[in-house]
Amino acid sequence: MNFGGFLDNNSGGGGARIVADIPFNHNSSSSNDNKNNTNNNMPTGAISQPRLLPQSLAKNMFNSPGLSLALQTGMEGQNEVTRMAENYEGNNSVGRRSREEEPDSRSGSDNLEGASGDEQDAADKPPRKKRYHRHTPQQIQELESLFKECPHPDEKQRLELSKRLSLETRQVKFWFQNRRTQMKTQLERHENSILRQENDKLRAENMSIREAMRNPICTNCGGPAMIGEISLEEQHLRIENARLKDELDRVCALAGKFLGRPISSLVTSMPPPMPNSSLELGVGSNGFGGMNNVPTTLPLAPPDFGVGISNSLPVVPSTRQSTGIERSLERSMYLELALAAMEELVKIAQTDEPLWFRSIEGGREILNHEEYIRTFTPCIGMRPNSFVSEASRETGMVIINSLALVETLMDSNKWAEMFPCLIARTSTTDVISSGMGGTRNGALQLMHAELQVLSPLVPIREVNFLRFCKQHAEGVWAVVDVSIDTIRETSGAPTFPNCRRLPSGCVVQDMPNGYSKVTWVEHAEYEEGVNHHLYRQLISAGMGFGAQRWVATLQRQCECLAILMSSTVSARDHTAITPSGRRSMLKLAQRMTNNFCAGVCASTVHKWNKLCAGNVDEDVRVMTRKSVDDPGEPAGIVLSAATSVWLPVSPQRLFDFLRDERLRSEWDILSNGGPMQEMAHIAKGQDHGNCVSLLRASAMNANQSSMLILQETCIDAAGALVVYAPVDIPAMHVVMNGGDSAYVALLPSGFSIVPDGPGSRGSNGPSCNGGPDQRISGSLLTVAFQILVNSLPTAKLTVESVETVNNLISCTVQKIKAALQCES
DNA sequence: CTTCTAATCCCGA
DNA sequence: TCGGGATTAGAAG
Repeated sequence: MNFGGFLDNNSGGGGARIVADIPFNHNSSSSNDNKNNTNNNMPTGAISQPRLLPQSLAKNMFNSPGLSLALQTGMEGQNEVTRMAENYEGNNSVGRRSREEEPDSRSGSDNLEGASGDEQDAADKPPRKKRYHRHTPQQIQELESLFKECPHPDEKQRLELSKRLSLETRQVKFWFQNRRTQMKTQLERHENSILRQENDKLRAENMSIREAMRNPICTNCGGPAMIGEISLEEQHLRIENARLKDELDRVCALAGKFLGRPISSLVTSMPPPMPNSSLELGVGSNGFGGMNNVPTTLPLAPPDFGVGISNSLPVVPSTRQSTGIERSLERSMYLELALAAMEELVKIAQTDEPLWFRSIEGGREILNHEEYIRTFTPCIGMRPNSFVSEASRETGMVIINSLALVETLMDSNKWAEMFPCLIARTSTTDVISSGMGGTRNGALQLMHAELQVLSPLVPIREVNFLRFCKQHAEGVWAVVDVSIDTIRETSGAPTFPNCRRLPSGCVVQDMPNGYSKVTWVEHAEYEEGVNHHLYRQLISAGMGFGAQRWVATLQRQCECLAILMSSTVSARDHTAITPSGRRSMLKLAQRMTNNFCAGVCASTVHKWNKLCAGNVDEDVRVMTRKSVDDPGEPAGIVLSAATSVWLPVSPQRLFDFLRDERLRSEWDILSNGGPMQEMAHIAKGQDHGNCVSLLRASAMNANQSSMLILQETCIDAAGALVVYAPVDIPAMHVVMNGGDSAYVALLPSGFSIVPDGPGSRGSNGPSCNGGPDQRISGSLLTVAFQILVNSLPTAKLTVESVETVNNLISCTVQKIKAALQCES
């Protein structure tokens, strides 16, 4: 045999293979063909037993021009060699000669002869390493032109082209294949360079910002006049920096993917945000001068930055990388949304005319929607068609400092504790940023909440929102909420929210006397149809979920905290309960009230089953649940019944009536027909109505021991609450001595009262109560009972017990109406 | 040295 | 079986 396979260790695949390397024979094909010696282009005479040669020897052999000449085969060979001659012009004379000879010396026999001759020459000819060749410029031109029109030619086109160019179809195919991959790598490289540029730009920007952050410190020692501005400026820089860091990380991840190696982002090596003590501590107490000129141009990220990148990518659905990118993309979207929402909140909280105007009655403020739409770009998209808007604003002095309020708002547990009647349930689902420099400034988190109006006629509002906290100046903070249902589809749950919160929240400013001025804005869009018509006016006026209610609750709760903090026990509080006993009782009352709210609004804290029994009034909602393993309430089947009615009585009068222990017998069956007695009283506010008390019902007869009732009452501008529960006497003793209240089992019942003006319903006419406040002449009263119907959790609910509770509730309502002489 | 390119190997649809 | 990604090694810069 005149040529042979050799061990080719360079080929991929690990093990040595036998490869017949046939110089200049581009018909030569896969090693398989050669191995099998079935190559049709081989002159049959040339085939003999393959033998293995040492690679070096084989190379020498094949590198000899003689060999290549000799092996030139096939009809395409002619053109090939011509091209080769062109390409290699100027090479060593030997090579040239051989090529020049080729065109004329080709035939089967020539090859055969040449081959043998070459083998002989191999030893003495200088090595030539031309195994590969290039296509001629003409060929490439033709290929390119077809590629331009059609980078993916079908078999027919390739065949046609191969004939025209005297190339093998296989070569054409390879060419196109390679061309396509080449295009792809070029594209990637191009994108890579763009990303690199972007990266550099961000890096430079970051550097300059860090520089800018450092400088104010030096200039600060100079003049205190600029303090407000500097502080504000610094906040912006910090936020901007957070944004830059996020984007840089993202770009690094992308760039790293294309370069095939991780790129360390400059930011990762950056020291944590410096406390910048000289700046912060050097600020005087009256530092909120900058408040009036809060720039309306908060630094927002270029809106199309992230999107632009993701669109230009050839979409690599790789797993880990892309989720990382998605996550950081998501985070920067959140940040952008938060910043936009913050800007809107601050503006909407501080602008009066023409954004807000007073209602004709002179009371609450009404948002001017035309002006609103003109002023703000909708940051969570347009309002769904079926939704209506609700906007309210309220300002009030609250006995709390800004830091404490911010801390309360940013901690979901404290938040829920502060607004127990408003928040059925809440949790922080994700903390995107916990704040900068050890403060809540810049903190950004995802939250979930169920908001409630205490009535079975108003469904809970479930909202997912971003909460973003920002310090605007010394002693001036703002916390903004904004719904994220529009940009977050990750949850996968196809629950369409019945409510979305537009930028809402509060701006709080410390006052010198320990109070702070809180401006609250609540702005939401919701499906009006889900609310009972009885409540629609109230809710659309912002008295349901609106700012008035938040501020009123905040004021009342903070007042309560202030009273409990102060060591002086109220003079009114003559009952001698130890401080720890007071704490325990208040804690128990708190739990009672929370449970009451959960029962009224069917919050998901408990798993309530709605009941549609036959003999239940239309507007009475009855639910049951099983109570097991909760030491805080009796085990068994708990039945909850609730209804709401409108009464032509002011909330104050209704409240005073319901909380008066001496008038208890007029509506409460627990009173056994007689007055109750107040055994203990813990004041929770200036208003005597805000308190926790312990009542004793008179015994029905001598054999029966008297019953104790724990009661919590509260009232503020937005409504009132009377919640009570019968409690075990020995257990109550433990609590009053400071014992753990967690094991006191109770099931709360009670009333929620909200003001509702006469304008909301014509037929009921004017109030029968000529109170001083003409505007509020009616009330919406919610009555709710939770009753243990069977102490066996496995027991079935009987129709009787449902009817009993239904009767109880309607009787109570009737008695109250009768007592207040407003029978309708 | 790096980049380009024809070709090969190998894998997955 | 085919297309395409990874790889290879000679050619070219």
